[in-house]
Amino acid sequence: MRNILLIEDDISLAKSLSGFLQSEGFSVAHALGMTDGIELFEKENFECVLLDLSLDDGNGFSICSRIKSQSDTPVIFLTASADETCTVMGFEVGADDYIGKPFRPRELVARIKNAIRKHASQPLLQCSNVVIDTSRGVCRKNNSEIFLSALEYRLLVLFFTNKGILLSREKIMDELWTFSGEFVGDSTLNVYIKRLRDKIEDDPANPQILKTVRGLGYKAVDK
Amino acid sequence: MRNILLIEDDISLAKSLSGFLQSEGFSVAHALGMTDGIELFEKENFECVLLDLSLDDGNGFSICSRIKSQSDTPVIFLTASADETCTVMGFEVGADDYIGKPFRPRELVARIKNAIRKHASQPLLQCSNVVIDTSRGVCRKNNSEIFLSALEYRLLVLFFTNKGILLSREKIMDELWTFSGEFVGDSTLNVYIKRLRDKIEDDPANPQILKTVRGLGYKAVDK
DNA sequence: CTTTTTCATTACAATTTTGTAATATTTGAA
DNA sequence: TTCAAATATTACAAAATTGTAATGAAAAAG
Repeated sequence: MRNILLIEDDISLAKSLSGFLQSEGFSVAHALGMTDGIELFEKENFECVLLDLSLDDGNGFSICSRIKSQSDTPVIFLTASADETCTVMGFEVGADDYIGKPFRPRELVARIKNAIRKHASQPLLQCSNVVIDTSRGVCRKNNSEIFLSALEYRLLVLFFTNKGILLSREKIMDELWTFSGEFVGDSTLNVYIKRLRDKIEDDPANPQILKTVRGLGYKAVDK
Repeated sequence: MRNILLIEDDISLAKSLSGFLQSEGFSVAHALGMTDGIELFEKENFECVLLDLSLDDGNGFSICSRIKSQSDTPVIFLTASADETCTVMGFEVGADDYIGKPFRPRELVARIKNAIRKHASQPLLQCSNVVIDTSRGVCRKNNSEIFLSALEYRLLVLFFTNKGILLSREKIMDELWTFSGEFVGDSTLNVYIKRLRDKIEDDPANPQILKTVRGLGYKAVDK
């Protein structure tokens, strides 16, 4: 939790920043440049990315676009060149905040927390070619709408907000079927999984999105 | 649209700011102090609030808390005292951004747009004692869940994301019943309104949330 | 290989949702 | 006040959702 990616080529600055953030309860991964940074980002899961504008092997703007094109993880620019044009540019490529040096540590933490808090939940949940627009409550596959019942919708939202994460049967049942003290049988879930697969999978017999993890539960996976 | 509330006691600064923001396509309402500001806020609907920290009749922090306790409208502090403690404090009372003077106009606009964009995708929609948690797809009244069917849910989400804004019957029908070339009769909407009221209103016969605007449409109102 | 366990699939009845039509009620205008 | 238009309410059938149970298939254990 509270995992942060810091992309910064000034080693001594990076060290002191990491140290400080760790003392504030974050865990920090550090990348020296663009290539490193993107690789790390795509491998691990971060709650926030701190990004230096000028790097040896690329600039922060392109990293930010790249990150934003594949996820909604908050990105904060941390940079010496706090000139206005760069700032505006930063927001244009999707940044969540832009902080000029010198950094004031408590403010930095406040802004990181703010970004993480705001991010807490995205309106668009995506998995492969299936998208849930939670701001309208609709689900689309290849851009054409598919109608989900109330409970199917909730179940899919649950899976998509936990993309890549294994959900035990118990956890799923708890989340979905505990709204009025009602308890439903265990087989109900099997049937709902089947119904969802029939609606969202290209080949429901060979599910590529809703995967079974035998003995443990289910998870939604991308690609 | 793009309606902004500026709470600032320095008249000349307020004038020049308003002018600039208007030239950028925003419409700006100006309040001189806390009392004014809150009154305006509670009467009209704003997409963003710009807030001076020091006002004649109160301080920005308390206004911000007050606003945040009743809505999720983005609040940006605009202030001379950009000292770190104030900044941290600002974020603690729920601010979305904190900008110290001197303002750089294009950056200001970028930050306003950023705040509005982020806000557009909030997971919690609220109207009076009814809350929709779009990150789970559930609706609660006084903290206990009420079960909405798929279409009821969508309709309520539509109303809540347009809180205070009048929605014509036509617009509503377009938004909800145009997912497969199907067209449904006009009276359908009347019935759905009735069903929603029965579920969410304290006294369905005297709706306080879903208001009828005779001849024009419906709107959801707070308070 | 056989058994056991787990999950997938199917079929089914009870319930709910959905859209319509018919009937009231309210509202504003004449 | 009376009338017409708009909205509210009710009742109803068709369709979909929901949960269950029974049956099949696949995977792991023995």
